[in-house]
Amino acid sequence: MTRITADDIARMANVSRSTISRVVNDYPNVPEETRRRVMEIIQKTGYVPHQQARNLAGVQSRILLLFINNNNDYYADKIAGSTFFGPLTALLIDSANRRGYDIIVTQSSAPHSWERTRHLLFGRVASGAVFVGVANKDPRVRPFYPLPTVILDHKPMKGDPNGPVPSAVNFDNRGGMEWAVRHVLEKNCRKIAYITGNLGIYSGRERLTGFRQAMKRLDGAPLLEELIIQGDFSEQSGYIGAKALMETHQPDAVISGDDECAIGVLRALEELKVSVPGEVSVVGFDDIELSRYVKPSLSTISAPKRDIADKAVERLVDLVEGRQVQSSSIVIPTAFIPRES
Amino acid sequence: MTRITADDIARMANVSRSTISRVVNDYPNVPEETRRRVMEIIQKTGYVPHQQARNLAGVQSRILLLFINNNNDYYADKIAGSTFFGPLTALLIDSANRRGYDIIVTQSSAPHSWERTRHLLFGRVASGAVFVGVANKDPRVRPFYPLPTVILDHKPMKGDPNGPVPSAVNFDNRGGMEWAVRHVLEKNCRKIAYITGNLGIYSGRERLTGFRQAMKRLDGAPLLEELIIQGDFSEQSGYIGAKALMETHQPDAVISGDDECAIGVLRALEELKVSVPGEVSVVGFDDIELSRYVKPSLSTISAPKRDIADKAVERLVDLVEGRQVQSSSIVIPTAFIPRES
DNA sequence: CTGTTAGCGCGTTCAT
DNA sequence: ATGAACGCGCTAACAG
Repeated sequence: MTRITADDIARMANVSRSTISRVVNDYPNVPEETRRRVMEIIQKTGYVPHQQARNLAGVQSRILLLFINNNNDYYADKIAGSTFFGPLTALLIDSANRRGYDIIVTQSSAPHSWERTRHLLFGRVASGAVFVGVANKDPRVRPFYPLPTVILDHKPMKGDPNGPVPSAVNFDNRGGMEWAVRHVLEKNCRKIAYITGNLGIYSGRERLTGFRQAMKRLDGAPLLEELIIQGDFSEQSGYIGAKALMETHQPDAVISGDDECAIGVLRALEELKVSVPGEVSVVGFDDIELSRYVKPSLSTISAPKRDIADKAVERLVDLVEGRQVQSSSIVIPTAFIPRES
Repeated sequence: MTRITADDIARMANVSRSTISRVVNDYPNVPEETRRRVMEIIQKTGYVPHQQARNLAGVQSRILLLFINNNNDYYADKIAGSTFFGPLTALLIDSANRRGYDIIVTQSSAPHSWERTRHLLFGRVASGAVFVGVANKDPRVRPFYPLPTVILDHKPMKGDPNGPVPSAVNFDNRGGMEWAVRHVLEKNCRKIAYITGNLGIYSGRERLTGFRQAMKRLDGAPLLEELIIQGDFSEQSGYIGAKALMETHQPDAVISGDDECAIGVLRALEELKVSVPGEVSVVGFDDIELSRYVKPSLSTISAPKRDIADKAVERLVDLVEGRQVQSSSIVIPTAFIPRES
């Protein structure tokens, strides 16, 4: 099955290949009659221009790369199965598609993933990339900064975003935490505990910082460092953390680094027959699907995945298409979602 | 930033561009000394061959397409957020990566998704595709059959798999259902109910057929059509179905089209204070993560996603690389996973 | 309005 | 062993 090319179409339509190109690319200067005739032949033959060839000839590839840095202790299915990364991936793809771009997805757990990324990016198959879960100073990403690059969930870098500085897209983690603290204060909680997320991750650190700052700024209850327990965003860490907290300090509020953790907290409290929100208020972060269905339903901070995905892709496309952008940092607002807990 | 090309490297190394090509593609007839010198320059300059150009010159693209047909009533984040499709997607990507292929992911909910697919496939950016959630006689897929094509979860088509017939990869749904029926029979259940999955989907139909066949073949209890209720794979449908069943026929076993549905069944039974497995045995299908954690934990049929993903990609790669394959149908074994329910 | 021509960057004979 | 030259399929600048 030898491919049918623009030359074939040209021959069939008794015009030159240039005219075919003009029709295909919607050039104005081609008579209606000719255009119609050519289009008809294209339809009938099912001709599709060879993308690689047009790319070579200067057309942008309209392919983006999504690189997900899953730590090696994650199985591949955990990542898209994750209540957060899975939907996020889908939304990024969706946003890109809506803009006429396609997305190649790669995970760092795959063999040679970084080398493959080099080939994809420098080899011009993808014209830009969004990285999630990587540190912006990671020496493996830095080489890509001259290309259109967006980093999700990492500290913004100073510098001209139109130059070799990646754009950072983040939730307003600190602002979100302030909502959480404000909420438990309004419920008259005084012994407010915090179970952190993974502090190796930017949002994990930011949320902790946000918690501390809010406690100080709102000044409605003492900030007790012994009530801050380290977790890792997992349900398990929430469960364990809550058990430990209840045994030692009996807080009247537990704020968690994310919803999964908070759900672990709820499970622990249920086992301990501690009433929520009667004796202890619980607040999560992310507003994952499940948080609506647990009992009691989880009060949380919304981290709208669709927004972050859309902004990330929008920025990347701006960069790819050479539009000037203002700042290297994009912040997605968060909001408090009051529920039973 | 004008790209550095093979010509540049050639100039720097004082050889011709052909030699660069030979080095890059590991040709034997290049003196060690020259090879070393060239490699060094390549390293130093960070030169990466232009993929599009090499593709044009005849090299395969090593890019595959994953097309997910989510019905339009699904939101994009539901799909990857789905307990089944999300992980499946990740595993497909992973399998492809391990074989040195990259994957472009698209969803039918995106605008122009089918047209884009045409451009990707016929435009030679991807050299093969796996479709999930599409009917094999769908007129929109059929044009792609001459290309390397794999369909997940749909009835195999007759014909030469090396020709214009897609390869179908499926779980052994009927066999799995036989395990389920055997299990409840061994528990001496006599009034066995079945809540179907979405019958618009192949596996939904197959599992129902498997249930009926197993009931007849094992012949341990009557096959009561009134105990077969239509569901749609959702937790909701299991919940509603179970409530209805308990009100009317009080079965002593409920087998579901999938785990989510079964989890809905568990929720209904808990509300009705019906003991599981004391009064009613419950069996799911898929062995999703959650089934291990619900109370009581869910007995189910494993549908190993990693296996199906791996086989699908393996077959697709075989097709892309022109290897002869035997059958157009690949069946992934299932197994019974006994748990509390 | 339309055809001719020159690349795009690389793989691959074919000579040398 | 190595360079020159052609072609992959298409876009775009240039001439008519």
